[in-house]
Order: sequence, then C-alpha cells, then structure tokens
Amino acid sequence: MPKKRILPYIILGILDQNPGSTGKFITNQFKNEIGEFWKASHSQIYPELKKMVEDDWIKQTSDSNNEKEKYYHLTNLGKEKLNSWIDIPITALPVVEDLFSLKLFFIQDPHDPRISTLVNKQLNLLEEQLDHLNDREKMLFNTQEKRSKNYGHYLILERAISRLDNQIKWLKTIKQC
Amino acid sequence: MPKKRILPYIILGILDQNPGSTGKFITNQFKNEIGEFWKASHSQIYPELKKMVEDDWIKQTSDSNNEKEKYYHLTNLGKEKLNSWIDIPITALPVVEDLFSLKLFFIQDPHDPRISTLVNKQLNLLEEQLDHLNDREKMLFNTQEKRSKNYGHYLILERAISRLDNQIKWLKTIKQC
DNA sequence: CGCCCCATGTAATAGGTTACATGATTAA
DNA sequence: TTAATCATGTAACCTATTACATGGGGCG
Repeated sequence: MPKKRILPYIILGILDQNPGSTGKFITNQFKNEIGEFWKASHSQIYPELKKMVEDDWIKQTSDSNNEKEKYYHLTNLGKEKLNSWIDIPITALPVVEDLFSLKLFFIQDPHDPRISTLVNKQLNLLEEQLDHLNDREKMLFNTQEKRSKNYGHYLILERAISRLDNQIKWLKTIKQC
Repeated sequence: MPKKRILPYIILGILDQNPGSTGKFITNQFKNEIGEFWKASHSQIYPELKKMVEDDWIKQTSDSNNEKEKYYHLTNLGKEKLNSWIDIPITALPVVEDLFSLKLFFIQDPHDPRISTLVNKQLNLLEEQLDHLNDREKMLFNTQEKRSKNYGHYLILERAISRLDNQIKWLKTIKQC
C-alpha cells in the first residue's frame, strides 16, 4: 500500500561507485549532483543503511583507528539487486515540485506587478545554482579522460546544467512580455 | 517538525480560478497542467477540503438537483491566505525526482549497452507526453485572447512544453555519442 | 584534561500512497 | 428496477522531515 521504495537502490548505486563509503559521504552525495534528481537526508540514510545490512544487501566494516566511522560495501546480493533495478523499465515521467511555476499559474493577469518580482527572484536563484554547477563541471570534468572515466556522473551533471539553462532562458523570455 | 504544508494553498489557487469547483474537478486539475508541477491524489484532496472548510478558508455549497456533488468557493480569509502565500519569497529550487537520470548515473561505462535501451525508452515516454501537451496548447490557446485571458495557465503550459523539449533534445545528443 | 565539533543515530509527527468502502446517479 | 459507474470518502501503512540526542576525535 505505501509508496514504492527506491532509496535503498540509490544507496546501492552510490556504494557501487564508491566502495567503502561512510554514511556521511553518502549524505553528501545527495547534496551535490544526485540532489538534482533525488533528495534524501542523513536521518533517512542511517536507518536505511542499518536495514540494508540486515537484509544482506551491503556489509559493514570499520577501521580500528576510528571506531566511529563505518564503511559500507556491496554484497553480491546487493549487486544483483542494483542491476535488476536498473533493468526495470521506467514507465512514469519525472516528478517535479515547482512552487514558482504554481504561483505564476495562480496570477492570471498578464500585467500583475507580482509577476516581475517573482521572475526576478527566481532568476537570481537559478543563476546562482547554474554558476555552482558550472564550477563543478570545470573542476571535475576538464579533460576527456575524466569524462569517460565517470561517464554517468558527467552525463547527469550536463543534464542538470542544460535543464537550468533552459529554465533561465525561458524566464528571460517572460520578462520581455 | 513535519514537511511544510502547501497542498491547501494550491487548492486555494485552483478555487480562485474556478469558483464552485467540485472535489473531482480539483483532482483532475492535478492530472493536467498542475501535475507537471505538483502531484496530489483524490484521497489527499477530499480530507483537505473538509479541513479547509472547518478552518473557514473555503465554504461549501450544494445543488438541490445533485445531493452528491459539493461545490467549493473561497472565503475572504481564503483569499487573504492565498495572496499572502504567493507573496512569500521562494528560496528553494524546484525539486525533481528523476529515476531515469539516476539510472544513467549509475552506469559508468560509456559503452554499456543498457544506455541506449534506457535512452530510447525514455525518448518514447517523453515524446508521447510532449505530443499530449502540444495538443492541449493548440486546443486551449489558439488565439491571443485566450492566452491573455488565462495568462498564468498559458505560461506554465509553455513552461512544461519547453522543459520537455529540452529533455528530449538533450537525450538525442546522448544517442550520438 | 576539558571543551567543542562533527558523524552518527533516534524520536515525534505529519504527509502521501494504495487499497478499500459508500452511496447517489445514470443507463440498460 | 437493477446493475454499473462514478464522485466522494476512509483506513492502514509507510515515508520523510525536523528536531533532538549521543559519543568519539581533535585541538586547545
């Protein structure tokens, strides 16, 4: 009856790319590129890791030097789960929650002064994020080798940038009306 | 502590544009344009309407011919709530849940055959939706008058189309690599 | 030795999804 | 009149968010 669970699969994917990650590292992944496509906070992640260990999707190791940090790795079962999840066909469109567009929707009069306020603030917000992503792109993928080494990572960063760019261009066309 | 409530504000916006809507009508709004920017199902909406009546954000009337259908209208308090909500500055970026991009992210090898399968299926999905939105645009906004009469509605439909178009173009560039 | 910071972890609570239920209207 | 359909409504359950809690490590 509840919503379909997908957080554990994303964690599997992160661990597949970064064996031995800590919970903190996984949390940070959601603050960077992955956050453009899925959100999760540390208070979801830690219990989920615990559950995944119980289910033998991942295993946990620790370092004698640092009792506190725990390192996670995929098990064979986890690898299977990840791969079969990736192969499940996607039938639903991406889901977007966009308060800005909704507010715009509710203002019916083309000359309502609130439109330009809304648009300008949104432009600032989006341009700031675009700068941030452009910086990351320059830092992470400045050579062809780096791009093909982490191709998936490169792709979704490009995707996020393209998406933002499209939003910004569209907003600028509104301003002129 | 829980997530910030925004569903009632969206319902206010819908009722502002369509006084006398039924729960069914509101539910359908979420299946069309609004659904591109926020999701809600009827099992959320009916209890919410009840609560909003109790809080005097909206009032309910009914038709003697049809006992079953209930019609909702904004109260003055509701109008105030809607307007002050629209004026609250937006500080967070739109939230996206996009399984396709995530799966792409987890495939690191540029030559992995699963990439083209994923991409082709996603292209079909997106193009189908684009056709649907283009049809709606032609039907709803084929004259300048219609566009300025429901400007907000027009804007977000354009936004949704532009966004889809951007996704599709980007996917096609991947295919060539 | 003691303080603060930070990674990890937990609790409380509301939000959202799926499935099921009801009762009036419509159509055969 | 009866069956089916459809709008409305409810229930159970899980997810996610925010806030709070803990305890080791590092640094003074």
